[in-house]
Amino acid sequence: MGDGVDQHVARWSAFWQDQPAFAPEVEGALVRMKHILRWIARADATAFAAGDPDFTLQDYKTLHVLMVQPWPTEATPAQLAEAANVTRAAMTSRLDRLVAAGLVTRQGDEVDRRRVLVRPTPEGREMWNRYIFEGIARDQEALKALSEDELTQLNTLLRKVLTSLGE
Amino acid sequence: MGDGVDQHVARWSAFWQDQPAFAPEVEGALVRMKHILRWIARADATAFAAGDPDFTLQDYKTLHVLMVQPWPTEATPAQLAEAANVTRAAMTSRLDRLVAAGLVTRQGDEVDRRRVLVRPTPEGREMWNRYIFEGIARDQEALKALSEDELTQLNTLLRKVLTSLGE
DNA sequence: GGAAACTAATTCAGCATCGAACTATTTGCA
DNA sequence: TGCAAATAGTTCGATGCTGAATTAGTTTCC
Repeated sequence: MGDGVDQHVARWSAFWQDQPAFAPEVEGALVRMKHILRWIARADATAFAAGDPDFTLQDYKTLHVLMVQPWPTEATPAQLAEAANVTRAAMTSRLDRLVAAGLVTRQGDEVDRRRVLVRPTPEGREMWNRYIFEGIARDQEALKALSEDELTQLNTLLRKVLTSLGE
Repeated sequence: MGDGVDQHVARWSAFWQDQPAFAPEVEGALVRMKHILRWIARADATAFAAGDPDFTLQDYKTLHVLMVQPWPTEATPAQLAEAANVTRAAMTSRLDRLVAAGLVTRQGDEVDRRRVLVRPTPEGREMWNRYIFEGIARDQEALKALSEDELTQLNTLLRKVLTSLGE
C-alpha cells in the first residue's frame, strides 16, 4: 500500500513531531509529483537516447512547445522560453539549432520590428508528428493506474491549486 | 473556473479529435503538476537569489537530500546523485563545494573501500536548519488551496500512480 | 517632437552538467 | 584459487544554461 514516499514522510514527521510547521500531506504530495514527472522524464530520455543523434530530446521539446502554443505554430522566442522554462538566451541557441536543421524559420515581425516570429517548417511538423504519439503513450503509461473518474478527481484538485497560484 | 491549462488541453483535444490516442485528462494532470512544481522552483530561486552568494540554492538542495536520506545524515555520493536526480559526476563536484565550505565530510568506508560516506558537519546541520522552515512554508503556500481532506485525496491518487510505477 | 523608460532578441563569459574514460575495489563463478 | 564482470567514485572534454551587457526598436509623456 505504501510507495516509499510514505516512509520518507513518516521519518520526517517523527523528526519534527514537536514542530507544528510541518505538514506531511503537503510534502508527500509534492514529492510524489516530482517522482511521477521524473519517471516520465527518464522514459523520454531513454526513448531518445538510441535515436538520431542529430535530433535530440531537447530539440524535440523545443519544437513541442512551439507546436502547442495558443496561436498554433507561431510564437516569439520569449514565449517559447517561458513555455520551456529556460532563459531567452538559452532559447536563442536552441532555435539556432532548429533553424540550422530546417525544422523552424525565424522571421522578423513587420509590425513590431523588435520581435521575431518562429514558425515550424513542413519538415518540423513532420518531425514532431513522428515523435508526439510515443510521447503521449508514455504519459498515459505513467498514469495508467487511474480510472477516468480518478483522473477527473486528480485534475479537479490540481486545478484548484493552480487557480490559487494565479496562473 | 478554468486555469489556463483547460484551454491548452481543449485546443489540443480539438486538434486531435480524430485521434483516439489522446487523453486530455492525462495531459491536463501532467501539465498541472509541472506548473505547480515550477511555481515552487521559482519561489525557491527567488528566496535564494538575494541571499549569501557563497551558499546557493544548489548547495542547499544537495545538503537537503543528504539530510532527508533514510539513514539520516549518512549516504554515499551515488545515493545522493540518485536523490538529487543528477549524475554521479555532477554530485562529485557539488560535494567538493560543500566539503570546501565545511558543511559535509567525505570519509572512506572501511567495509567496502570503493565507497565514500558523506555526513553533514554541525555547521551543515545548522545551515540546513536555517533554510528548511522557509522551504516548507513555500511548499505549504503552494498547496494552501486544498483542505486536509483534499490533500489526503490527492495523496491517495498520487500514491496509486507511484505504486504502479514500481517505486 | 524628442528624451527617457521600457521591451525584444542576441552575444558573451562563467559555470554546472553530462557521458565517457579511468582507477580502485569487490563479487561471481568456473 | 584466480580471472572476468560488476560497482563506486572521480576526472575530463564537450555542451547547454544563466545572468549581465549589448543592440535595436517601441512606448510614454511632457
